[in-house]
Amino acid sequence: MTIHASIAAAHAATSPKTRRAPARKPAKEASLSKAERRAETTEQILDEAEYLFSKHGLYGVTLKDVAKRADVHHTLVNYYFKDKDTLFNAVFERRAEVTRELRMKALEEYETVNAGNLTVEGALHTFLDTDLDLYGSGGEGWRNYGALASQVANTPEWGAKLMDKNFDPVVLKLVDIINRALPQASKVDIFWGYHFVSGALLLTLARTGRIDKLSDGLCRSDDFPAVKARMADFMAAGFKAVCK
Amino acid sequence: MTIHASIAAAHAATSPKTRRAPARKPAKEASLSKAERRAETTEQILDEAEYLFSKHGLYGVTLKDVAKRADVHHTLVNYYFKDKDTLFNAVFERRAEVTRELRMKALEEYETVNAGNLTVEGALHTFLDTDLDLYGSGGEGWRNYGALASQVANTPEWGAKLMDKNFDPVVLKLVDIINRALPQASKVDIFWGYHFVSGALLLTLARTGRIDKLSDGLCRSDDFPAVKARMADFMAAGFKAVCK
DNA sequence: ATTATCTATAGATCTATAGATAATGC
DNA sequence: ATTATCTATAGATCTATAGATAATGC
Repeated sequence: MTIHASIAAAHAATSPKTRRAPARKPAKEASLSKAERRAETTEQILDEAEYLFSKHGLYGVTLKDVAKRADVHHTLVNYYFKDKDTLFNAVFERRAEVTRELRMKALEEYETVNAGNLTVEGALHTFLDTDLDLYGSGGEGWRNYGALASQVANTPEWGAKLMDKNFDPVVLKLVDIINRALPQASKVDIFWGYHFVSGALLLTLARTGRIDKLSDGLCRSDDFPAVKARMADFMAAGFKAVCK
Repeated sequence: MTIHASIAAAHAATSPKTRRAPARKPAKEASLSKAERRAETTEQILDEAEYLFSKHGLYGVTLKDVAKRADVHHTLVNYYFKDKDTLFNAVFERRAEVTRELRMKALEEYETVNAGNLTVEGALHTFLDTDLDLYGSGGEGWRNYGALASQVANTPEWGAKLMDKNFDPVVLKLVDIINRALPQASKVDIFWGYHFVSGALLLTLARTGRIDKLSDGLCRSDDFPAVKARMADFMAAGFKAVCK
């Protein structure tokens, strides 16, 4: 008898003999079509996976954890998403697409409206404020996604690759605008400046609670408006100090 | 018959009947005392665990992976370190202690030597350059540790707690010096400034290779001197711009 | 005599799939 | 008829420990 069989046997022995017919999950909303319900379950799984991945990382989460939180049978996670990697990628790409395109549009608009009068402050405000508004006011899902993104961005190999794939164009657009705002600056200085901006933004998105404790409550990790009020100008001054 | 028994049986069947007496690992250096060899094995396990944790995080590494890389029997990891958490903490604390004390001493010396003439640049150079030298020139172990620290710092809950426990005093010392250099500034602004510095430093330590790809090779993730040449002044300008 | 190393194993997972059954769609 | 859900399970891990054996210490 295999281990599994003995566990099953033990379980059967302690279970009531007269089990009710397996209780399938009833339709949550009779009014929803099959396609609508599929979409809803998919989102539900994505939301809970996002939450768990943001707290414990890819390897710190099991598919069973996800199923349990999403309140679906554990085999359904494999049914809706082929495997764990597919699920993780789906979680990451869902919102990556949104922030990527929002920022790209914002930068293009800034570029058009302020052609001939580009500034580092302007470019950074456009890039950062768009994101900080999104993460700050987009609800719990966006906050979780931010924490996840910060972990991914600090993960070598596949993490960096995932960032490259999603965000290279929008970052290069930002760098290009800053470069035109500071034509005398060297590209190397500007790239390192972006690197500093990126690190500061990512730690903000992580919302680790560390700044709260350090400042004895003066600052709060989830106070995105406070970051928005300071970050672009702080970084712009940095660019100007180094790029000359 | 349990699964394990059948696996063992199958294995025995395919193994040569006349197994040599189990080949214990011979002394690497006959000259080493038992205590010295224990210390060496301990360091070996710590080094390889550090490498693996830095690449895949706490949950992405198994004790068997560590044992294999460290070239010790897999049960020895539990023998030398009670369990996985103990091992992880040992890895983290080993170098945390060094960087913590190095920076604290550097800041105290800066404070003493420049009493009455404290500057943001000076404080930041002291804090950052000490660390960047260490991670840049300390060898592979320190580079791995840096990547690990950046992951820990971006991990909510236990990650942030581990950072608090190890680095709060030295950070508060830095904040205090900056505060005295900018007496008119608000504490809130200074703490947010530190938050930006911290994020930028951590992403540097992560050495994800992202800046290399973005800049098409102009910048390199492991070019700590390039960061050292720019970071303190960049950030000091940020503090001054926001704190007034 | 003490410490380090290895054998063997318990017990608990985890991921993924095949196949059965129930619910919706047309 | 098609899709969603559940049952049952294979097969592969993983962590941790008890107990045996070999190597060093005194």
